Amino acid sequence: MNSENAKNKEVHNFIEQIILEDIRSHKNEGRVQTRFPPEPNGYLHIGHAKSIFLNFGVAEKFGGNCNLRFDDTNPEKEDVEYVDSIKEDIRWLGFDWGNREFYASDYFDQLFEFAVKLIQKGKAYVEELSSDEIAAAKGTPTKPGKESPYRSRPIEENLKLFKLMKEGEFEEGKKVLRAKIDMASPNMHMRDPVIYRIKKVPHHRTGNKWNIYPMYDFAHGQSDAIEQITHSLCTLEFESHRPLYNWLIEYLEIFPSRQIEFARLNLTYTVLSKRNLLELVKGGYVNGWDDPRMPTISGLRRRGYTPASIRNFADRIGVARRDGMIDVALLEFSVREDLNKTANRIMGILDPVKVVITNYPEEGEEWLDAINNPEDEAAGSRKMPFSREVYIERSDFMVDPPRKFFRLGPGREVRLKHAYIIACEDYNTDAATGEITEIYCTYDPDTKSGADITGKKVKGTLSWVSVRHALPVTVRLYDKLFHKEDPLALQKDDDFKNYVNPDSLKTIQSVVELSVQDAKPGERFQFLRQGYFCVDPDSSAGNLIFNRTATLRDTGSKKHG
RNA sequence: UGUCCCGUAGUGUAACUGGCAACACGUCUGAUUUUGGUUCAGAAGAGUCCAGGUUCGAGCCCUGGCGGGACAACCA
Repeated sequence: MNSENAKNKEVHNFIEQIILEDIRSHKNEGRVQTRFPPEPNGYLHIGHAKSIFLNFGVAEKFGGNCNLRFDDTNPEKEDVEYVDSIKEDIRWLGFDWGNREFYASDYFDQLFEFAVKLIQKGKAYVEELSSDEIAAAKGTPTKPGKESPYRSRPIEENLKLFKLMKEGEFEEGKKVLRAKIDMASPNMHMRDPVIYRIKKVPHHRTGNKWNIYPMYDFAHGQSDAIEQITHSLCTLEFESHRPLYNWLIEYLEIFPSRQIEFARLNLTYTVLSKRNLLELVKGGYVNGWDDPRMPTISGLRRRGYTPASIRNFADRIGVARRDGMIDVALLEFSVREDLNKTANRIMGILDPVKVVITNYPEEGEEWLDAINNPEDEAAGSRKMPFSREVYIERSDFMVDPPRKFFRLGPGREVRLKHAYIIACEDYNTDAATGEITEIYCTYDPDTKSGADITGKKVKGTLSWVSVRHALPVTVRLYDKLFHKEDPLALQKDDDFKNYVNPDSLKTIQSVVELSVQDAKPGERFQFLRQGYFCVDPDSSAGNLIFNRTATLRDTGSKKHG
């Protein structure tokens, strides 16, 4: 095979290979049907995005469909608030599930009938042992369990009792329905798993209709069957459930969906489990589920990430069965890659210091052409006001700069982007703090951008904002939420929250050029030489708030000051 | 002490039914540049956990180790 063929050849992950093989062998008439099955008990995060892109992506790729199905079998923890946010997030990621929006709770009647069928087959029984007693009799992974004294109850009695459970005759915890499988199985999930429990809790969709609710193992696979899901993709921790999943297909005689597990996403400097994320929210470590430091979809959106950048990220990380940890740098690369092509450039000075151009007319003012995006000609250009006093970045000036510092210092020359070359003549410092208060420069009128007749070359180009026209804004500088690469790799008694980065958010007052004064929440920009920023919804008419999405890649400035 | 899964450059993923290990990120050079961004050119970096076996040939197959992970919620 030559290199061109190799290039054109599409690479399929192991799941796609299975599906391809199923299509080839005409399994399920070649039909591909997947589903994304969130439990509405929390917000979606980047790990779910991996699953969404996998499930919807694979359906799209092979001419199938992907259902959105809420796994809402535990009314204690679930709420419509989450249903709404989940739908919003999936839509934002770019997927449309049409009318294929389902709920496990829609199948409760059917699920109940499945349970009855299992009882009738002698494959389920009503248990009266307490939760603790059941656990105690279950054995351990290395020791077999003991059979319950209620295990051999007659079918009719099981049927009667189960119906009474449904009718609310018993208190919570008094009885459960268990599948009758094998208490000695090396697989704990096969040791007579509980499949229905009593919960006298109103459900966000079925209200007070039910006193009993099915467990995950008796709802998920059955919902898959009802929806004729061909490939049921889930994460590795469900692997040991698969024998039970298949056992129920056999005894319920339902559509044989195939469960396939893949490794969940782990990211460096990040936690990705609803439980941990909830702790961060509840403990006030962040300002809610959509805090831009959160790896939630809503957090990433607010941070300024684009759906395309997340999709590219998902494509790059691939899908496999081995556990790993992805470097967040890859996620950052993915946003920069996208924003570099799409975000308009503006001047934003994070930490301003004033430069006075002493030979520029006091009241002088001119509007200079500034290209919006060198990567996208269609983005056009704008006019920027220039005047005698401009702000530059404080870090762009050094009194005694090292050799490779390409910016401003006494006696040095730099170009102000889109404007003139200036030369530093003098500066003032605050007597008390030694901080630079003002820098004095002269400009060369013959070096105007686009009309430079001197041919002069300088090593540095600075961003700037005219003092008189500057727009004060608030900027939130975000950094990693944790300073530990794997916050969950802990000694006992340690807590991942001890590794929250105290500098993950710095709020500062900055200035930006006038042209963005009408920017709307969600709009993204590149502050030239600084990074990508996104207007936060907290912004008000008089005060724009920018969230830093990511810094620009920086290959040198740190080394040289 | 059980069962199952996994083990390829620093990280992640590839390598069609066995045919001399590839791509991306990261790292490092150099060029270009009115963003120390982008782009372009290039480099270093694994001999595929180990040991046997089958084979003309093994990252792919077999056996045995070693290492990592999962599993004992009336959670999903």
